[in-house]
Amino acid sequence: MNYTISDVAGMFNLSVHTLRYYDKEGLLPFISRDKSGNRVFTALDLDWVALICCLKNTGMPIKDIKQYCDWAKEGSITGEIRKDLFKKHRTTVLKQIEDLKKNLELIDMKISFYENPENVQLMDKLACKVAAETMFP
Amino acid sequence: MNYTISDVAGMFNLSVHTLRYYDKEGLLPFISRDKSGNRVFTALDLDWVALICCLKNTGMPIKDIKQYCDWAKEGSITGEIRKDLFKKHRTTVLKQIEDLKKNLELIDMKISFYENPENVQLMDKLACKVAAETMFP
DNA sequence: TTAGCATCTCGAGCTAACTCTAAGTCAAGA
DNA sequence: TCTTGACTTAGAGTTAGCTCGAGATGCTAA
Repeated sequence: MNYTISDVAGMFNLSVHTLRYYDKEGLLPFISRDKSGNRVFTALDLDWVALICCLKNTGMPIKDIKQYCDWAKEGSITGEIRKDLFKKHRTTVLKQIEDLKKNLELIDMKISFYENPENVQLMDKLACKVAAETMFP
Repeated sequence: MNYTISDVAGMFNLSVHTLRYYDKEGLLPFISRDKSGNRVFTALDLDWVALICCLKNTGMPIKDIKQYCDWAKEGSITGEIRKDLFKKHRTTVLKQIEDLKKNLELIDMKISFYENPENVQLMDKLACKVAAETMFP
């Protein structure tokens, strides 16, 4: 079963422009074409696109993803270096999760601040609005 | 105890340029100045900067943070709307964490793929390199 | 066969968030 | 007094990642 560029765009919530941009940047170094030059995506290609989206959505810059693609094209000789890349990237993703969890705590504190009517009362009593804003329990 | 712009930049790992940019964009609507016009940050201001960084680092656009700042300046009348903002933002942060966790699973699968020497062998045997890349256990 | 639609390439344009430069002010130390 | 260094503003420049438009091509249904 094959897919057109707009099928794939729909599946991954990307625009066809974006997919063509990724192709141009070398992130899809394998997509074949039909006889009229249109891109043809196979089921296997979808897994690749999923991986590219994974890397992009975890904050890897396009040029680093491109580097990975270039390594992938070279075959097993770059196996170790690619493993290292994923391991390093793994720690950055863990860090992102930790950072988000810390930020979530602050957001939760703000919500509980606003949920206490006394705090909201206090807001206008203080000369500096920001004082009320930053006075956490 | 007061702080200069470069003290604060150091504390939050921002550049002084960025802090001035945030000020210009209305994200620091309260910072006072000394008699020669230099910004003076109080301990309370640091809490505000921390909140701005929290919102920025959880993906809130500058213009939305600006909106929040404008509401904060208006006092208790915008209390409810700000609570809603934090509640909505909370769910987007939870979503981000979930998405990162899903992506982490894929990254872990890639690492275990590379850790199996048979898979790495397989890479060069397949005509299409990407096939080896996307064949997960 | 003709209309309509999806695809293509190439290249320009756009937005967000900085990032930097130039030219100037000010206060403290040698 | 002079120099050094941190601060100021206004505004231009940069980067990443799209996003769009023009003009061409090719299949498909009426």
